[in-house]
Amino acid sequence: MQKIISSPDRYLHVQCSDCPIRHRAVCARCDDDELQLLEEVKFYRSFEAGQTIVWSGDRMDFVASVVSGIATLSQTMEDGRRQMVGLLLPSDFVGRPGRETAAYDVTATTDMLMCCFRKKQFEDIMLSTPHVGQRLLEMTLDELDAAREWMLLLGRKSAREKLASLIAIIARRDAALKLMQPEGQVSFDLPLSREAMADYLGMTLETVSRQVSALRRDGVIEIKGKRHVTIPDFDRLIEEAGDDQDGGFLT
Amino acid sequence: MQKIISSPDRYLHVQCSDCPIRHRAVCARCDDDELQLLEEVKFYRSFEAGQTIVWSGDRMDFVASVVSGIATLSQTMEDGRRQMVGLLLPSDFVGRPGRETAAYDVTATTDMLMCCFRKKQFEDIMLSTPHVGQRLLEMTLDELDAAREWMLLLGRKSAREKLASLIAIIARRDAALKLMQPEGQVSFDLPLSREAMADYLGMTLETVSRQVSALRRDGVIEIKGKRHVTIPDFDRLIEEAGDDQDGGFLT
DNA sequence: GCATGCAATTGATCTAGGTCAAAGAATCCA
DNA sequence: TGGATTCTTTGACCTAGATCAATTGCATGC
Repeated sequence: MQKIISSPDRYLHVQCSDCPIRHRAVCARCDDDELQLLEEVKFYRSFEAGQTIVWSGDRMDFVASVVSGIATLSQTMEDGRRQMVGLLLPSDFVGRPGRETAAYDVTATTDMLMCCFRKKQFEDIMLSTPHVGQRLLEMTLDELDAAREWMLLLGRKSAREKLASLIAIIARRDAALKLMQPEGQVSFDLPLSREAMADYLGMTLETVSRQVSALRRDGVIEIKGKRHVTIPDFDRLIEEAGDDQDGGFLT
Repeated sequence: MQKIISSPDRYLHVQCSDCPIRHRAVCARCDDDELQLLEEVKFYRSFEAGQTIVWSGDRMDFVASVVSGIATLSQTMEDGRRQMVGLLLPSDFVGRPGRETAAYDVTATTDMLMCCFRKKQFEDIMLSTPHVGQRLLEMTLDELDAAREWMLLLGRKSAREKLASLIAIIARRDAALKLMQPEGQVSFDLPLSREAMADYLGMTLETVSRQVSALRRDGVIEIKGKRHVTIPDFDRLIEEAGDDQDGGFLT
């Protein structure tokens, strides 16, 4: 059985009986019977780091919630230029009810566990419980907001602002998983390689590396090893990111 | 009464009794009674060129379909940097059922007429007719695909490819409205100023102008006056745009 | 006809970020 | 313990596109 948990971000979360994490709720308004229905048809799949989960254009016959690990959504041009268009962190939902095929490559960047539902079964549940569909619409609108905020980043921000924005987003998501607000000093591991960050930010890995160094030199972030980041002052970081509103819809 | 018309693009269109254009169907699967319901609550609003329809963060208590004219969705940073995140052409739908406020500035770039529904009433119709909600989910997924394809453009394409992509998209939309496929020679008016294009493409108006000149010099496009474009060979244009798949979800 | 005003073009520079190349670090095996 | 591999940093240079600054070309009104 699942249990609904309120959280400080705009999502409700659902605790599955045997998933260690809280999923962003697809079914925050479901009653116990409906939750039971989802429980019964769910199954788990695991993927290895580096493995491509689906290729753009492939049939994708399941939808899923990330239990652990990180995956990326990306598009690639024939000549190899790549742009990440989304990041899947624990609790995120993937899949497109009503769509036959995947629109992007989905690639595991770490080992992953996903809590899956057969698409057909999930769609049936959507039909019989309209608020699941509504919730999905809301989630899709959130993703759309995130994508459009990212368009502002890609089109108009400087390399330094881009880096600061990415770090802020990861910090926020990390805090949200712990049901906290990011404030004052924050600490976490970067889930992405420099190359993956570059693909996300529309720049080269060298520029990413230089900007990481610059932000460290200027005391905006502290780095231990390659991936562990400490943010001494979250507000300072937000300022560097150039965001007008502190909230932000970015995933 | 509205009448459903099939079209060559992926959308079904609905012809309202007294709108001269076909709306992208919000209700392609509605029966006559349901269509009647929408007919009864619809109303019209017009806006002047340059007028801001809603500001980001404002209450927006209606949803609408564009009848005539063009509007843009954009985000602006405090220092004035602006990024367009969407383009509203005749037949497009605007609005966010289930959301209180607008997420972006919506600005009319020409005089406009919109066919509106009070949000509350529209939401009620969504509740009583689930497939309206489903259709809306599909449309939102389309918009998400478009936004993500645009992310690839903003992050990874050269100025020339960006320009070619934008022209191709406008040509496709223009053809779709006429229920045609863009093929061979195509001709239409650019609905945007050089500055608006620049805001859409994440570059400066000077660079837009230079690339327009370059594409003309190279025979990819022909220009009469400032705005009228003829594309002698649509496939050539697509090639210049660097798109791997010819389809494209872009709005 | 001639001023006024705006959108668009074009030219001359400048620079942020890309490209190419060479070292470090960290991790993994054997 | 010592390659081998992979990720990251740093440096030197270059270029696409930004910036700054004139024009040019149309409209509009007088």
